[in-house]
Amino acid sequence: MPKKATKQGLPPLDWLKVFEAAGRLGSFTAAAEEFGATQAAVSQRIRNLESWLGRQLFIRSARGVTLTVDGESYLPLVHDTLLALEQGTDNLFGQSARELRVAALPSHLEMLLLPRLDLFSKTYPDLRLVTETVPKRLEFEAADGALHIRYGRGGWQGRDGVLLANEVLQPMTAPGNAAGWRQLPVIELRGERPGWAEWARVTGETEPDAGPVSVDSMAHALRAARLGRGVVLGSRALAANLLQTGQLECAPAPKLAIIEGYWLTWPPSLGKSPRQRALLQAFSQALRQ
Amino acid sequence: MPKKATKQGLPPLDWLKVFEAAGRLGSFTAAAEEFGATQAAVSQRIRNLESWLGRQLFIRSARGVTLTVDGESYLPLVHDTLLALEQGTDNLFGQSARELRVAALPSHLEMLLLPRLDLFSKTYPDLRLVTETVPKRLEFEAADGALHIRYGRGGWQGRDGVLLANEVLQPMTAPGNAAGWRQLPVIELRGERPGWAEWARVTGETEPDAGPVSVDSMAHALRAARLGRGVVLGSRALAANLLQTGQLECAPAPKLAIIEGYWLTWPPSLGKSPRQRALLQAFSQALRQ
DNA sequence: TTTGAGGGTTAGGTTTTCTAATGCCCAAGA
DNA sequence: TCTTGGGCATTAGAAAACCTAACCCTCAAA
Repeated sequence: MPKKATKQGLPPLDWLKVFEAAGRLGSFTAAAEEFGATQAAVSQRIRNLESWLGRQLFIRSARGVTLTVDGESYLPLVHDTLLALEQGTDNLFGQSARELRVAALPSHLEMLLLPRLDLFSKTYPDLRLVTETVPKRLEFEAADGALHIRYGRGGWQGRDGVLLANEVLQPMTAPGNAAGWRQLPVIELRGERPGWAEWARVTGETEPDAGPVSVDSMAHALRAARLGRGVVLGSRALAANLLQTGQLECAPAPKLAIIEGYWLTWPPSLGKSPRQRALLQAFSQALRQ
Repeated sequence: MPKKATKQGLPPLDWLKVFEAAGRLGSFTAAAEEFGATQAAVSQRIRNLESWLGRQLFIRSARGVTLTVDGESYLPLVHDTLLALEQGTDNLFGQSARELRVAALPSHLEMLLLPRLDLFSKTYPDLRLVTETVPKRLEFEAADGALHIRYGRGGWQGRDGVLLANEVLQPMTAPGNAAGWRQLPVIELRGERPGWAEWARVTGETEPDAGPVSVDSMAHALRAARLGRGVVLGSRALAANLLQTGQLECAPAPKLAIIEGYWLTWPPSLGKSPRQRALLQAFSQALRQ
């Protein structure tokens, strides 16, 4: 029985839940199980939805159901919408209401997040901070609902974000060695950041010779420098704490500022309420130190 | 009666419709009217939602209801989500399923859209194209659900989009006058586009003297040039059709390419289904000519 | 003090939805 | 070819959800 034909408004939203599950699973029976209801219930609700919309959403065959073109078109919208609602609801009222999940590479967690937590914890004493280590760049996808701290140029697909700090590279050494840094062996850092060649090109300095140590993570590079292994082209943002506590020292040499930087990003559903905006604001503020 | 306490998942979505209306209108009675139901029904559904969430959403007083902090936090999420669902549903199944609404400034409709429709109409013969003239830049907001053709740098709040063409300015005259354009009076175009001064600065040419005519729209400027009133720093995108049909002619002078351009934008809900993406793709393709 | 607007509460009727049982269809396998 | 079984539709009746009507309460404004 069509409730309204060709009328504006929304269909009964509970039907959409069922449609989403059935479309996603490709089976009424499976959807029924997911709901703890019978297959007949699913069948009826979908029939209702179809007649409300005036369009068939599934093709029924004896071997199962397939989405029609219309169904295929409708599913992503419904899926995304319900997901946003679910995540948003959980963020406000669910378990995660009293915790903040932050995903980042191990070194970022250690060097950007942990040293700067004091200020934030004081403002939000009831909030549990749950960190989630992301071993590889690609696995950020898995921590969808969490905040991310990432290195890059911004503009991540389907996420809002703010720049925490641009990356600034500067020669750094163990304390006491800074003045004579030109005599120290160079610690090479492989990876996405520009190296000594680029530093030399931009600043007009002469490029130091390659040294005996080459690492592939900034954290290791900084540690090597701290241990007196030589001079590293270190990140001011990541080294901030080491510099402050005197474990590292900046060499009297020019800096190289680059377009990449450290970003805090979040799913758009998080930025919707004033309270959550305030929380994000406070958190990014704290991370800027 | 709480269905699930502190459990994940979604509340019965139909309750959210009521919450949204009540929150938006600030009154249970008003929300009930909007639904064609009684105030008691609204009261009960909201009570249900509150107990499902385990949190109060409204403060009841004898003079009416006010959202609590939780309610205030939840409302934007629910509102935006339901709106997206409604618009998306309407785009696929409603009246607007068989039409494409395009909002743009009058001159953009005339000079960018209308001359390029043939190709597109052939691919989508059943689609009604509904244009909506936007008299002033600010009034784009009013045509929320429609496609927009806009001039600018991209990145409009809450809309996806693609660049149709960067703006390229070049001296143009009536046919036959192009060679001797330096002798013609200059038609000044006021507004956001760079003028002759910027053109001269960037290209290294000498800036021509001001002429007797000054207009504030590219459409008028091009028309004046076509009528032989002088030479104009015209937009290649907007003048494309006039140039092709020989009603205008480019002067043998350097072009000025700028960062602004013509964009096609749409609400994110439109880009969700494969079919709609194909449609947008075809449409923007057609507009690129 | 009176009045009226706005909400809450409850009981019971109404509508919607669900379940259980049954039948159909077709693919896969015997 | 025949059998089997998975998957969906359909139906009637039971269950659940929902809504309305009638009532109450409270407060502010007249």
